[in-house]
Amino acid sequence: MNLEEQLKKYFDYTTFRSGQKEVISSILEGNHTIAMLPTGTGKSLCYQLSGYLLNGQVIIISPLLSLMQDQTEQLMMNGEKRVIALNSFLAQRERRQALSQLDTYKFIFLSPEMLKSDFILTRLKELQIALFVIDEAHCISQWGYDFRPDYLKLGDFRRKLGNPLTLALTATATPEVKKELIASLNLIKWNEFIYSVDRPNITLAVEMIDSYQDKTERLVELVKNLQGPGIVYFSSKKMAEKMANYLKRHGIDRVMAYHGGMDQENRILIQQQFLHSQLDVICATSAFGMGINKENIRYVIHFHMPIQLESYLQEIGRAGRDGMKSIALLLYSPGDEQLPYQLAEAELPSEAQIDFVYRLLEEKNNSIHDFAKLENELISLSGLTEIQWRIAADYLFGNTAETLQQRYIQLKLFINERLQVKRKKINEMLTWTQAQLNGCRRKNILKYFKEDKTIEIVDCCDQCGIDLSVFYTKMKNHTAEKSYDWKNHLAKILLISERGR
DNA sequence: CGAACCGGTTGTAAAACCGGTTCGGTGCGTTACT
Repeated sequence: MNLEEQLKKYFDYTTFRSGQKEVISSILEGNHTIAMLPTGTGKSLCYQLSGYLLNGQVIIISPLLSLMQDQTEQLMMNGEKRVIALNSFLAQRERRQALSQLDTYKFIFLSPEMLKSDFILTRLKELQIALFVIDEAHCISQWGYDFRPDYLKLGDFRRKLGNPLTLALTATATPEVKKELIASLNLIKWNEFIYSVDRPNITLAVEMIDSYQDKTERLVELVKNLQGPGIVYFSSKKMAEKMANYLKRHGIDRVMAYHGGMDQENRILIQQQFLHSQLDVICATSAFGMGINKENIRYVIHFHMPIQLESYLQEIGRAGRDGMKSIALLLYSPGDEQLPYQLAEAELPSEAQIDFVYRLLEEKNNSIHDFAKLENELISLSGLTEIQWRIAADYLFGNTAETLQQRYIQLKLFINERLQVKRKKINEMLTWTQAQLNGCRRKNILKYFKEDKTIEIVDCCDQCGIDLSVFYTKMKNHTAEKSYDWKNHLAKILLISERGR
């Protein structure tokens, strides 16, 4: 089969981007495939074109509702109507309708949580699944253990679906992520296509700053001088908002905060404004990023240190997708690592809380009649958050061990292990930040990802020596991109769907 | 660690000050359905 012809036929492109053809060929030959392609190389085309060339349905597991929405829209823009996102956005009637005619769709998007439902799983089982896709597959190891446990159950779900042909897609190519991915999906034999995590056009720099006050002033200075647009990352919602206001008071107008505590409407608005160049700076938490396809981000500043080098790499990787010169700047003050340490501990249930829950369960051991009532009681009395409770409940009720005591001990072991892993990751981030490894930052970060630095790079990092003014702009361009042309945009959509596939 | 908040103190009225405590980041689902 000539893949270029098919590409032309279905998407009207003439050439593949790096990696796409190899991945698609591997799938079409019937191999489970792991593809770790750099950001912005068109990962979704890998499953879209494969889907067209295979018989049956493509199931795509996606971590965010907004991401599903983007991808379904993208497919529809390309003239594909047989696409559905099975999620909580659907009204009851729509949902029932969709589920009763699942086989009429080609592309079905789902969250991992949806697969928990036996009903959904049964319906999916009735299909001829051509391809099972895990998009943003690094979520398995980044979120599976203590945030969204259903990510770790993807292997089970996959087995229940009869181990269909599988494609895992991500841009975070660490050996560890890969290992955990393979283990949790129960892959035995697979092809992998793995590209370097290095982004040569992004200069890496860390600035040591004595105090928080100095850091605040330095941030204003940087944002005033650096060529935008840019993202500033914070580890607290309050700080992100506070600094967005502070920047506004200091003459930077087109800046907004973005974090998970804001309502959906505002989040979409701000994201759209940033994408269409109506904002220069976003003061964000880690909520901002996944699915952001903006080519010309010129800098990413970290006001706080991320919790691990994987997150750091993902966040700075949002800069310079157009291949042009960009900079990642981390501002470090002594003691900054305390915040990530605190976050790591707060995420997991404490020993005291677990003991408390255990004792209460033991007392009631033989008198559990109303589980929902008991659950509410346990949550409110122990003071566990929703996430903490889910971790605990997963072990205390969903575990195969015989006795409650065994499950309680396993839970404690698990939490200790997770804490140690998290602390270790923070330490590695810290060591890199403080340059205790000495020498080139790029070399050191690549070493962490088990890669060698093979090429010499101009303006590589602060350790190699850089001139920050290269990234400054003398003439700030404050004119917005001409207001977005929705009319034209719509005409294009209509034209494409008319042309048909 | 730093920020925000709370309660008590001060010394007679209100606001400033102190010390102690708490908190901090990511998102799906939520019924019942063929």
